[in-house]
Amino acid sequence: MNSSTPGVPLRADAARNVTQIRAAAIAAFRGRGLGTPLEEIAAAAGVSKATVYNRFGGRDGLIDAVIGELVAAELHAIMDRARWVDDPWQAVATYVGDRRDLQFREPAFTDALLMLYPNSAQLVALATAATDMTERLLRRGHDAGVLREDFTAGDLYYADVANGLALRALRTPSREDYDRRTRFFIDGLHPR
Amino acid sequence: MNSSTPGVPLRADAARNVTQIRAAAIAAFRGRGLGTPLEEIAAAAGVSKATVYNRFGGRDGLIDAVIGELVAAELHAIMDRARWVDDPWQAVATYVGDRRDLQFREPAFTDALLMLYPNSAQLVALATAATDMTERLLRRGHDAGVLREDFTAGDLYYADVANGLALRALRTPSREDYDRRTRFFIDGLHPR
DNA sequence: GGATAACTTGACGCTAGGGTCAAGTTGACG
DNA sequence: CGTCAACTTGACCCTAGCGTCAAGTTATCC
Repeated sequence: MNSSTPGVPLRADAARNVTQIRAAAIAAFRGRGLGTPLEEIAAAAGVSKATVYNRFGGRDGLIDAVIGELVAAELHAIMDRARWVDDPWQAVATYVGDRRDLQFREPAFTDALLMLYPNSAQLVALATAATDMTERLLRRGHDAGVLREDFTAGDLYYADVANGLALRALRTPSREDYDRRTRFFIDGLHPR
Repeated sequence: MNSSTPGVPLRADAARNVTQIRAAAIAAFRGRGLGTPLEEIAAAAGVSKATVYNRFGGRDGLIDAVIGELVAAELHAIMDRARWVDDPWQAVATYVGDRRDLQFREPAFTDALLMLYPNSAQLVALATAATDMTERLLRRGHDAGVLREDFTAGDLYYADVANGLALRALRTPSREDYDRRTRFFIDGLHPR
């Protein structure tokens, strides 16, 4: 369990395993979410389950090791994009739409939203950053009077969780259907 | 497994058990959804798990035996109410709002929506009836031009599943928050 | 090329829940 | 009040997944 202790370098075989496990975990998490059985990931990496525990200390450590590559980068890109949109309404619409898009492409994002594995430090940091961003954007929209006044950050969170879970529970909708539903939601955010 | 064979009446003790198991199942399904462990229901009814299998033949049979009392009656009431609303927009709004209300009160409704246990004949019948009703109401709304033209029965289904799953995954929201979110959704259904 | 610390792993124990059955108990009927 | 079919049940097996460890293997360094 010291893939993250640069002071003592790993032995060559162990380093190779770390690489393979990370790759397998990323692929598996992409396809099945952060709850994928560790045994399956181990098998895909060509090692035994125990090695995953040795190298990463369990699911939380493994998530910590790959969450950046999986969603942190994308989510930060989404936040940056929203930050640079001048029009307050467009900023909200872009942000909400981009989050939906990420949900469609990355089931793991929904697990991250749900904080199913809150022992991952990276995940906690991500959640905090995203919540901040959401609150800032909504305040801008409210102040400018372009956003329904009774719409809160909690409402967006709830809607995203709902959408993510449905996406997983149901057979994946066509992109067209999905985008139309996203549009319904965004349209509902205009002031009444 | 013959609680439903009126030709051969049950022995007194068996009949008593059927009653107790039904009651326990209804309470458990109300609280935890249709997936509640049968062992738990058996314990609450004061019988062993095997007796539940003897009397009802497993989860599907048990659901069939109580789904009416759990949600069929309520859902039919909702459909009737919508049928008698003259204004096409109000009919849709009432129907959608009432379904959301039922979801809030009855987690089992979401399981029924998801058809998690499609071997229950009653559940299949319910689903068919509800889908019909939805389609009829939406057509009325579209024809009257009071409902967003691109809103479909599938969209309503997706939204309800999403809402039900979020309701279960997250800590239950206040009634106020919940109703506000329902309002967002309904407001989004007006024509653009 | 040997010593040894680092590393890997098969086999194991644990939990939760589904489902079944032989053996025992009991209600109902003559 | 005895007989027997109806009924109940504890004990069992099965699956899926998590997490651990003693014993064996191997990379590395001298």
